[in-house]
Amino acid sequence: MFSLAEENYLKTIFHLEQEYRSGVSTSAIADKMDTKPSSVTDMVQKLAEKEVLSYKKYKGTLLTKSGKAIAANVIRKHRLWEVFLVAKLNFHWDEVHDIAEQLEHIQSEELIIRLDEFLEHPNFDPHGDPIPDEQGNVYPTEKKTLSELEKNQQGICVGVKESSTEFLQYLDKRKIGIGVKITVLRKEYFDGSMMIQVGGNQLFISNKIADNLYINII
Amino acid sequence: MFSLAEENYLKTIFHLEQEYRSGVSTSAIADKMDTKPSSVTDMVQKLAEKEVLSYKKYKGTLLTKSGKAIAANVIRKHRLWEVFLVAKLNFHWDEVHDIAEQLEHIQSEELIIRLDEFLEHPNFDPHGDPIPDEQGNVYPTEKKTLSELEKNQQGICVGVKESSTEFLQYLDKRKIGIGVKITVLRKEYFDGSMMIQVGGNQLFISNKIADNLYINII
DNA sequence: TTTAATATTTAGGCTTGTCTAAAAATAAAA
DNA sequence: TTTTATTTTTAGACAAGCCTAAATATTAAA
Ligand SMILES: [Mn+2]
Ligand SMILES: [Mn+2]
Ligand SMILES: [Mn+2]
Ligand SMILES: [Mn+2]
Repeated sequence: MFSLAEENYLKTIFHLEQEYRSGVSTSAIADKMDTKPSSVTDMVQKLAEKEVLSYKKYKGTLLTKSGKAIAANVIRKHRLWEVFLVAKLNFHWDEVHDIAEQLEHIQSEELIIRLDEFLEHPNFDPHGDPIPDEQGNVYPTEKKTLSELEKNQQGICVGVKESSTEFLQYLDKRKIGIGVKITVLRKEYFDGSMMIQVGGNQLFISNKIADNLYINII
Repeated sequence: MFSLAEENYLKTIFHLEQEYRSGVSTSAIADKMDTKPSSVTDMVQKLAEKEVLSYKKYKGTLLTKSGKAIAANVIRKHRLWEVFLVAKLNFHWDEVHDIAEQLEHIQSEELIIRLDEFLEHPNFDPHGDPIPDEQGNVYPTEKKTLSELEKNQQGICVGVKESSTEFLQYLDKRKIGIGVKITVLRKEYFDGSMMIQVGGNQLFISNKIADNLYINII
C-alpha cells in the first residue's frame, strides 16, 4: 500500500518521464510538486527502497515496471472521477481537477471497476486525455498541437495540454472546447501567433495558446 | 480547515454524545476509534484550543455548536456517498461503509451540493440512518427496536443500529432488509430471544439481533 | 474514611513528510 | 583546465498523530 504522498510522487514522475523521455531530475519533480529538492531526495530514496523506481545519486530517477503500474492506476482513477464529475454531476471541465486530485487516492478496487462500468468505460477524460486501462496501459495518442498547423489547415480540438483553471476559462470565453472546429486563417512566423476561425468568430491567439491545444487535422 | 484525523474525532464524539447524552469520556472515544486514551487526550486538547469542543481535565468533552456542525457535515457526506454507492454503483449495503469512510473527507462544498442533487435529495442512507441537512440539523427519528415488540405485533424494518459487515450479511442470509415486514410469533422473556416471521420463513433470533433492528410498528 | 482499582493525563519517543542551511557533486564558463 | 555557478544531497529540525510507561486523579470497595 502506498501513501497519498507516495502516490503523488509516482504520478508526477510518470508524467515527467513521458514529457522528457529520460531520467527525471530531482528539481523537475520539486518544481511540479511545489516542494523542495531536499524533500524530493528523501522521498525518492524511500521509493527506491520499495523498488517502484530506480535511483542513482545525482543521476535522477526512472520508474520501474511496478512503479509505472501504480502511477497509471492513480491517473486512471483521476481521469475516471473527472468524467464522473462532468458527465454525471454537471461540473464544468475547468472545475474538476482539484476534486479529482483528492478522489484519485480513494482505495477500493471494486469502486473503480463499478465507476468505470457506470460511466460506460470512457476512453478519454473531459480534457481529452486518455484513461489508462486496468492493466495500466496508456495509449498516448500522437497528438498535434494547433501551433503545428499551417495557414488554411483545419482541425477539431481533441484536448488541452495544460488544464489549469485560467487556461480553461480563457478557452470557454472564446467558445473553444473539445469537438470544436478550428481553421487557421493567418499565421505570423516570427512569433507563431495566429488568426483563427472558431464557429462564427475570428480571433487572434498567441503561440502559447496554440501550443496548448491538441488538434486532429481534417 | 480540519484534518482527516480531526474530522474523525469530531464525528466519533458526535455519535457518542447522542448515544450517552452527557460528557464523552476519553476512554469511550479511544474505544470507538481503536486508539489509545493518551492519543485521545492529545487530540482533544488540540480540538479544545480550536474551540470545536469544551474540555476539562478528567471531566470529558462536549462538542460546541461549531464542532457539532462540522461533525454533522462529515456524517452528511458519509451517508450521501453511501446512497451513491448503493443506488448508482449497485453496491450492496454491507459493502459501502469503508469506502464512505474515505469519501466523507473529500473537501468540496460544491461536490456535495451536486451529489445531493444527483441523488435527488435523499433523507436516509442505505442503513436507514437520517442524512443531516446542509445546516447540520439531523432529525433523529425516535426509533423502536424489534426487541421492544411484543408477541403478535408486526412492523417494517426501517434501519439497523449496527452496520458491521458481519451483521448485515447475517441479515441478508435471512432475507431481512429495509422495507421487510416482520411479525413476532413468540417471545422468550428470560433472554429476549424470539421467533419471527419474515416473508415465507419463520426464524429464531437472539435478543442481540432484535436489539439492532429498527422497526416501525404497523 | 482509608485503601484499592480504574481512568486520565503527562513525559518522552517514533514515523511520515516537510523545511532550512550547509556540504558535496556536477555542469557551465572563463 | 581551472574557476564559478548550479544542482543535488546530507544534516538537523519541526509538526502531526500516534505509541508506551509512568505519574496523577477519580471512583469504588473495604
Ligand atoms: Mn486533472
Ligand atoms: Mn484531466
Ligand atoms: Mn457507514
Ligand atoms: Mn450508514
